[in-house]
Amino acid sequence: MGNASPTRPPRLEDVASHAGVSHQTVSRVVNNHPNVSKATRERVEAAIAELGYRRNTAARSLVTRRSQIIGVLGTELAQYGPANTLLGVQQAAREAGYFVSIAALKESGADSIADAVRYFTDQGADGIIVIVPHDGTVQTLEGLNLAVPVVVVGAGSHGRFSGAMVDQKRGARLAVAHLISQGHRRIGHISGPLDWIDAAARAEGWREELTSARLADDLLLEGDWSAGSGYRMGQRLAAGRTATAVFVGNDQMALGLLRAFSEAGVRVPQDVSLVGFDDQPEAAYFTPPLTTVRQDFEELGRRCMDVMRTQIEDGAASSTTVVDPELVVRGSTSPLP
Amino acid sequence: MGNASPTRPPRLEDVASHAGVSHQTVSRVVNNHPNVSKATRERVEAAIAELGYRRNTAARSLVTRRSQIIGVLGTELAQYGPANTLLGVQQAAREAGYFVSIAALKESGADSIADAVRYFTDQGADGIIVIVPHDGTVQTLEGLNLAVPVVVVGAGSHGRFSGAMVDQKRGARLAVAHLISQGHRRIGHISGPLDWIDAAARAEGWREELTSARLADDLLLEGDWSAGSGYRMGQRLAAGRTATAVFVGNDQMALGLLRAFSEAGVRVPQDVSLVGFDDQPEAAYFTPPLTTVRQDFEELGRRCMDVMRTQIEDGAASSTTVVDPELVVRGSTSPLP
DNA sequence: CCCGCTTGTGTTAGCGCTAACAAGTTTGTC
DNA sequence: GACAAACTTGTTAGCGCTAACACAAGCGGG
Repeated sequence: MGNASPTRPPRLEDVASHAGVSHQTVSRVVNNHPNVSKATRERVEAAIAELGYRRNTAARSLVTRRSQIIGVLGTELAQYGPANTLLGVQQAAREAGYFVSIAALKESGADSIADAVRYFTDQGADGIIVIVPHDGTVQTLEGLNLAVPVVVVGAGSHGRFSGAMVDQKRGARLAVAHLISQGHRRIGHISGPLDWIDAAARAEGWREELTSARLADDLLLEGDWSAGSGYRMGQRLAAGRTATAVFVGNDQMALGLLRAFSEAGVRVPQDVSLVGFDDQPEAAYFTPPLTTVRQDFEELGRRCMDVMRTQIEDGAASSTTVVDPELVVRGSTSPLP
Repeated sequence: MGNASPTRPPRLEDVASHAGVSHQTVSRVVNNHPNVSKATRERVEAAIAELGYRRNTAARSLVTRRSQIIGVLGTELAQYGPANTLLGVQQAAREAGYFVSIAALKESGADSIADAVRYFTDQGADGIIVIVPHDGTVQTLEGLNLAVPVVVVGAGSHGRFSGAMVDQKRGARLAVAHLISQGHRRIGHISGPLDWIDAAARAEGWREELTSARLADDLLLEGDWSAGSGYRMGQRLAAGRTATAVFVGNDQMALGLLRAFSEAGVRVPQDVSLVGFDDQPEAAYFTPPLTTVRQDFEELGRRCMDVMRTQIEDGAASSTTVVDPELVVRGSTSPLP
């Protein structure tokens, strides 16, 4: 039964002679070409099953000039958002018969992006997905003169590049509108680094919603996404005691704020209401549970792959896909008395 | 200058004729073979630079039967530990000229592991790294009759498979010893699911340390790693009020415990001391900051790649590499009055 | 009954590279 | 200065696959 021989794996030719046909006919069966008679097809399929034939990817790539590999490069690939986006990409890729190769960047400089891109082109990647949600990313990529489709996560379509994004501005407005509806009039914002596309979009959404309600938009502090920076900003806010509500750029910074407020004796939500962004699984277990804006990163990743496939397989033009965020109300916000 | 022609990329032959040598000589230069004269080498290198030659991975793989691809398969690849291990693997791989292909598993069943393994062998992967820290994983892999080296993360060396692990038992004993040194005598443990290798090892370390100090080891609750399960266990502990200290299987469950204790009016560390495991970046910003056991996952990932390379490149036998954990003391533990 | 058309199958070439061998050119040794 | 041992370079074959073409067989219409 089980043939545990240490010989080479079977190739087309082996299957062919086993089934009494030419190797090309086997190739046709394997690739689902229409012009194969039913009888032949069945005979070949039986031979394939019996020998345990699997086609050789390298040989196939060599002649088709397609590797079925999608490269995903990104900074912070271990963070909640990027990691789950990657998972979504992987899932959609595998279902569609693609492989996913990864490159993690220590920093988002042009050189390190160029290195990673070259790494993928060396591998013969059919497409590249970029998760470097930084301002200069698109320009850097434009300078690279790439021959394969590119999808930039967190950006809209830019010329030859496709984009896939969660509607950050919309999410921010949902958060701020929620606070306004609870009677808050003085609403601060702790943003991420403003040279990040998402951070800037969220800050803009915050500002727009405040402006349209004729409220002041002067309470903006810039963090760096980390819990530590949230902690430091929280200390400053607690000392100032100006805002009754804060929209925080992500859940981790919100955690830092909670810690700083707790130390300073500022109660959440009684004294200050807080809204985060992302909805990481832990957010529901903060003290108090965090009201936040959910981003469906896996869906974002799957959409990336959809866009990528239409470009690779149908030669479609670049496009943008947008995923809607959702407000999740928990215990860190309450109506102003 | 910039040749923006839409032609095929240059191949060995093009470089060869440009440099006035045979394609084989170019191949020798590219592969750093010793027997090439300095003059020839320089001429060829100039031609390579001028034409922007890059060797074709598919052609090379076809003839060498090496893809330079390492497949990493895992469940929970977006979680802090696995994600950072993956990053470590990626970093070491890229430095060594390997590519990293990923497959995320929804569940850890034998079928889904077999699928992922086949996905990688179809791709021609030179080695497979498995991050499925589950009891049955090794047995499942043993049934697969693999032709390439395998490194199992979180397990010791098992027959043909190498292992790479953080010394979980040692970490657990560090945590418990710390609590004992602070005068605690009644020390509970919230474990992960006990059919996980790491969870079982941590529980065993907890038990060993207690036993060697002649303390009771009867307060063990089994969680599922999530903050939610920590929350539920915390509610039970708070109701019971039996332990003065708890060693929690990971930081996320510790977060859930903190939340449950906060709701029940149990103060940390005044009433109960808490130690976590992992040291995720957020742990320093919990309320209170969490004393925990740090695991260096990136280092673990790099070690995986080291082991993998000695097997692939030197044909070495399987081996195990162990990374030491480290206790990080913060505010969630205090001496018993 | 021969033409064109479709359908099924086989033959040949070549993707770009490295391994293995062949051959020419030094160099070293006595 | 002759001969072996090194070093340097070239030639040939083939990795396993698909594209392109060739060719036979079947089928209906004039």
